[in-house]
Amino acid sequence: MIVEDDQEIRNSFSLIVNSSQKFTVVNAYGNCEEAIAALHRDKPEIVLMDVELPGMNGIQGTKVIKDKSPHTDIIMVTVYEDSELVFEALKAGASGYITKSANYMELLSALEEIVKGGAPMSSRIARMVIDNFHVNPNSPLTKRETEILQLISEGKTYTQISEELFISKETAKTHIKNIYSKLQVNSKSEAIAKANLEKLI
Amino acid sequence: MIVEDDQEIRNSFSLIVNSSQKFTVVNAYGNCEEAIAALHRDKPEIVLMDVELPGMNGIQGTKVIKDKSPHTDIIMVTVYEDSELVFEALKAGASGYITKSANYMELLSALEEIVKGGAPMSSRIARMVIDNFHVNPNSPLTKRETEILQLISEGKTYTQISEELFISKETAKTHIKNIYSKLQVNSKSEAIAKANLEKLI
DNA sequence: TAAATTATCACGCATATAGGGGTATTACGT
DNA sequence: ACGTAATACCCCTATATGCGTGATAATTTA
Repeated sequence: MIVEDDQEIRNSFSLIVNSSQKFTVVNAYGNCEEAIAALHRDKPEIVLMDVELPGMNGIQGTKVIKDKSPHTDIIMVTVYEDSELVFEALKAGASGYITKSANYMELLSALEEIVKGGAPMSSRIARMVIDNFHVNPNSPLTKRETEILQLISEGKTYTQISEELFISKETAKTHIKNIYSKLQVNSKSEAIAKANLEKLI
Repeated sequence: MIVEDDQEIRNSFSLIVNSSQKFTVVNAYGNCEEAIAALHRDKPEIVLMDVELPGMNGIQGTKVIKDKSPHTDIIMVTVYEDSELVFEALKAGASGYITKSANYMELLSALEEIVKGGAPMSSRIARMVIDNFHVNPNSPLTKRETEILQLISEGKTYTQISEELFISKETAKTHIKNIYSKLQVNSKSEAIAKANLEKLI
């Protein structure tokens, strides 16, 4: 299924997909609302989803489609490679992310990749996604502080932390105070938020 | 640079890389310690790193190399596609992840992919990584509760949450109590931990 | 090698915030 | 009409946080 508001692009994608031996377009829509309404009829295995759409956008649409039809794989197709949008789309349930500049080959190989259980992405998206995992090697925290921050992020209390590390509760407290001071926060939850933001753990 | 303890594989990789027009092996080592010691001499642009190694393992080694030489890209090469190992390697700073079964073409195209700023991965790894972003569509929480959990994860206090949502502090508290009961936790940090684990936000 | 810094450890008191248990009203969608 | 979600309040206790003080071990730097 194709969801794309630009008629030219929509037709071009349809032609490319239908020209392949393996894939067939069941239907193409100009907005998510129509696509969602037709979901139970069309039963698409793969959806090529535009991000910018009139009405419901492609990210919200992805959520709804994944909710109604969890086994349908969704590939986002967009002009932008803005990192926030990418991550939002992935959180929403997209399994691939390619750009509109994708040519014949790239589009079809993305479909191939999906059916064989992969996750097609452009080079830049792949790097963006991988970079998102990298832990900051320039953390201001000491090893011990990082260790304690890790335990905080696991939901441990002062007492649990002190027991786990065989130190007194007061010592745990001192470490946590130092962590707060370095991260300029003043609660566990804030510390966790900052730790995730700056990839300290 | 190649770091791989099995001499046969090491030689085979060296041959493949050197056979290409674009790439040259500066050195190949059987363990991380030697590789790290030679880092400033060899100045590799790319390291092909085995995971299982005698002495320091490939993940620790990746951390050290990225720390000493941040611009060196590291591609993990392994027989296993165990999800925990993959994520640990990515956190440590790896920019690619391929399997030892990779043939001539796959190995060289991984190198190509790295130099053009991408992140080469096998299909399964790519899917694993993407799936890691997907938010659980079967959350037991209501929309409002999810919204509040989101604010908790941003480090907000009861008061801040109530102000942000234009509700009373007591209402925020009630929602949070309900969240705790549904997630079977009893603190903000634990709630955040569970939320991340079960991808509720 | 000596000096300095950093990491680790420890205690006490006052206050703020969070958590546990209960109860209740209103609004909305099926 | 009913269940669920969202709103709100009360009382009490537990935990965490802020601020101060100080000491020893380990590591780095001069």
